[in-house]
Amino acid sequence: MDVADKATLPRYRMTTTAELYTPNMEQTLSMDGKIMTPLMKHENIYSQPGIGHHGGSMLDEISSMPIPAVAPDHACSMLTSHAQMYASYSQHSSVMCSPSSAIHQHELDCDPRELEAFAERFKQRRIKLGVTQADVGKALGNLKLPGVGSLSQSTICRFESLTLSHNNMIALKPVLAAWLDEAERQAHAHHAEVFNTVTDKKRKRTSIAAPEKRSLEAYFAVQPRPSGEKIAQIADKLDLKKNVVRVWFCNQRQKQKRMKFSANMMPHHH
DNA sequence: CGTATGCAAATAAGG
DNA sequence: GCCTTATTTGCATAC
Repeated sequence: MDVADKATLPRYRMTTTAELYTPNMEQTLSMDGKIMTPLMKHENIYSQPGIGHHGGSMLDEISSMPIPAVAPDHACSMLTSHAQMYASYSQHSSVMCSPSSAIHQHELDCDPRELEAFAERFKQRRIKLGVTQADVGKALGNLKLPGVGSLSQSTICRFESLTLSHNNMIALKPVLAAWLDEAERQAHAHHAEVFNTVTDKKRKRTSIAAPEKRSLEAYFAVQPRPSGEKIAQIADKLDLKKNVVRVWFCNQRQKQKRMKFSANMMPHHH
């Protein structure tokens, strides 16, 4: 009867048009100039540096950190990331110097080259600390940057391999930089703290089982946009949260739209 | 075991 | 409060 797992705090919010992540900034797909819609979903991907993993576990909890309060943000592009403001770069200090340096700093943040370098450095130092991607993701929640919760191993992995959108990379960079900073500080100080359990939780993802999924598809075939009441009814019947069902229908509509669109212009159709 | 990844939930933002 | 569109993530599971 209520949104039980609605505990997530406002998270980041970069958004706006996706930007391709390419060191060379290729402007693929120019088309007519307005039809880049949900089709070509996945953006960036100029993937992998090198692999090379390592074993090393050891957990260490990073936690609180003074809130930097970096400030000015003159978007070099368009993004409103909050996370971006809570940076605490390795060499703190340069932040509040002068407007020009602040802007300069920001430009660096947006530079694909810099991001790439950071990602690599990050991975290398993470491994040196003997921490896994999963550990990092979990630790981010203990680091108490406003609006920053834990992340999955997947996301950390994607950050390191640059398989996230450019904007997403830019938004996550300061957060990971802050974690790295704190992790190294604590490693050196020999203390692994864990104060606070206020750990902002990571986004949860419901897994809808195959049988339920089949039922939903059947309902969808009959009525792609059920009324709120119908949705509640279906949710009850499948023993799923109403919101889960509502979102499923929304996503299903998006998916259908994508399929229809791509099927339409695929140069194969005959 | 730790890391990639495919598929698709959950969210953000404007209506 | 729900819809759409665009995007960010996470579960599951393959390497």
